[in-house]
Amino acid sequence: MKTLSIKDIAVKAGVSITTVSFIINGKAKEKSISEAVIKKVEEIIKESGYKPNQIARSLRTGNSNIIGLIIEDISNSFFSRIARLIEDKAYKKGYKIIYSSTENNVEKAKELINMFKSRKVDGYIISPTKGIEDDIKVLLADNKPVILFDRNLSELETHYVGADHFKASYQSIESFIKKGKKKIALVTTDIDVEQIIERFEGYKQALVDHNVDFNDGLVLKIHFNQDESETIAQMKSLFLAQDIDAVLFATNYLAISGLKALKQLDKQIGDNFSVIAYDDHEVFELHTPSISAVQQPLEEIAETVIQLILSQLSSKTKLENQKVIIPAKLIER
Amino acid sequence: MKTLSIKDIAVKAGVSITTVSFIINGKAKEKSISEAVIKKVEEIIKESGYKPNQIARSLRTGNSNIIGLIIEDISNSFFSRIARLIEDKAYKKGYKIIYSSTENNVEKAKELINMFKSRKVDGYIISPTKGIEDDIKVLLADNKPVILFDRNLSELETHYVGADHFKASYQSIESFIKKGKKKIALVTTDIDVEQIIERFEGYKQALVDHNVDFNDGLVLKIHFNQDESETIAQMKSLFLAQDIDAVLFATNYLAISGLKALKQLDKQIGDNFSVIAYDDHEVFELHTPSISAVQQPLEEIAETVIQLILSQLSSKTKLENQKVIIPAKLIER
DNA sequence: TTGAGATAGTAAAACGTTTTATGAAGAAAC
DNA sequence: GTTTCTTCATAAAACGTTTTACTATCTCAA
Repeated sequence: MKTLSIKDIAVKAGVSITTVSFIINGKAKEKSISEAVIKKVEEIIKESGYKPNQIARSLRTGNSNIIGLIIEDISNSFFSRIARLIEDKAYKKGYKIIYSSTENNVEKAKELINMFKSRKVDGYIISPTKGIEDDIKVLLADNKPVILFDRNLSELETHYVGADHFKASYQSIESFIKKGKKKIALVTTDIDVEQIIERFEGYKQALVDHNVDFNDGLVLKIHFNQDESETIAQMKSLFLAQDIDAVLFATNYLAISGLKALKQLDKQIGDNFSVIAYDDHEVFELHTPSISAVQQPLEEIAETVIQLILSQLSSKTKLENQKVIIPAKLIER
Repeated sequence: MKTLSIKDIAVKAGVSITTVSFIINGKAKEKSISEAVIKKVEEIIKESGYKPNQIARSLRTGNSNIIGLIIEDISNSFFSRIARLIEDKAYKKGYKIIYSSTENNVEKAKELINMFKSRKVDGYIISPTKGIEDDIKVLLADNKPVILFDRNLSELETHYVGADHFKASYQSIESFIKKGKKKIALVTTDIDVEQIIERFEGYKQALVDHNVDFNDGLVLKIHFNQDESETIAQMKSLFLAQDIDAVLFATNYLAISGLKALKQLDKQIGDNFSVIAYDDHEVFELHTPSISAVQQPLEEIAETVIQLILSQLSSKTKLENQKVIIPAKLIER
């Protein structure tokens, strides 16, 4: 069963390919095609079930109605939820999303950008890894819209949307201090991206501002791609070695590993030991006791990202760069 | 900065476009291009950073090296984990994945298939919704590989990979009965797809085989797209009205809502009240007490799916349909 | 009666590849 | 010295669209 082409429609309708094309693209009026012809062609299209070949269309027009979404890991619930929201909203505007995970690996990220580029996506939404700056600059030089989210790369002149990581982290620590906590640990990762650094800075600043000494020994940096069992072991020794009374986990998966570690140690979370997780997760609400968490405004992030990329796509000129920082919310449980 | 085309390379190398194309596609030997020319062209390609335009390539060859993955909801951890695994494995074989969520909505699923079709994806991996049969038949008639997973549509003559839902459900109920449970509830959804039905059948059959009366009042069917608050309310009234001593949740998100309901009721999970969730989730391991769950073999499902689709893609003839049923594992916690 | 707009439509180029068919030059065979 | 292979390479068609530039006919005013 050969698939239909615009030519088949033209022949069937007894008009030229051009005419059919105008009608398909809603330019019939503008190009003064008669009502009668429009009606006839539309009918034939409908009953034959003809769908334009998007590949050919992309080749000719140079755009694809596809937005590339590059994230760290689709199986992380933060990203999968954002992806779902973005997909939804884009879909309503006639754009499709194609997404892929970088696993925080620069090489893979570069390959993905190349793949998207050679597939002529119209725009890019990226939660970038370090080291990808030059590749993104090439995209920008090529006049492609790029929206960064979750983590900024400040050297790049483009749009960014993310939560106020510094402040959320600051407030978390402040809430510990107000509860009288003195030895507050931070468990974070060793990946060198802006949002992680900001969470760290927020932690430090809050301590300084409240006259609590910053102690390097209370900060545990977990290696990004390591086995969970090793992560748990490292956390256990942190929790055992120091008489910590509070801990902030800088990502949700670290918090989950942390809860496992605490469970293994039989260490109770409660008045003597407080925990806050960065990025909320269903686990935290259901956990006994429930766990406080920094809830990122997923809906607003997704909405802003989409709105920025769509307006950039529909504008002929480069819009002024927006850096949108959205407050995150500390959910105390 | 104009992007390079094969023509630019040809000009720069002083050879024809054809020659460059042969070299790019590894047909240089076969077409007897001299070593000298090959070397020269390859060098120019490398230093200029030329990448073939995949759109043009797809238009000409009719395939895209893209596999379309259609799932119910990317923000559901079962699907996002499968997606990640599939993406990974496909990537290694030179295929890209583009995925989209149906939200279990037939209309959206149809649109997605159309979109993928007009983008000429090479093959389809689908966790189907009911009502999509005819659209899939069209794909099959068009000789496109289609692999169904998670839920089968038995009327379709194509490959399927999924867990043994009937047996897993049966064993779950059996384990309840062995513990002496008498009033065993099932909380499931009202969507009419095979894997949900099988879980229900497994539940019924296990009861019958062990001489426990099947009682319709112990089965709660939750409407698919309803608000969680309503779901929780319905569960609460089930748990209150009947002196249930065990419950099997047919999906992980239902189990999570169920745990919330139990928490609100202050009902303890333990010797007097057992719970099993279908589809494991981090929540269940961490929960106090931890929750038993049916763990689907994600890795094997992904591996089998990819292996089937790749062999179908590389085979000229239609391979015999495979229906691969992989055992699921009951993790007792 | 002319000519200036409208009106209704089309032919053909272009997008960047792959692939088929063809050919030129030299070597080998007769 | 013609024929026949090899070897090395290319021209041009094709994929299915969009878009530019063009033509032909009609209408209406002067």
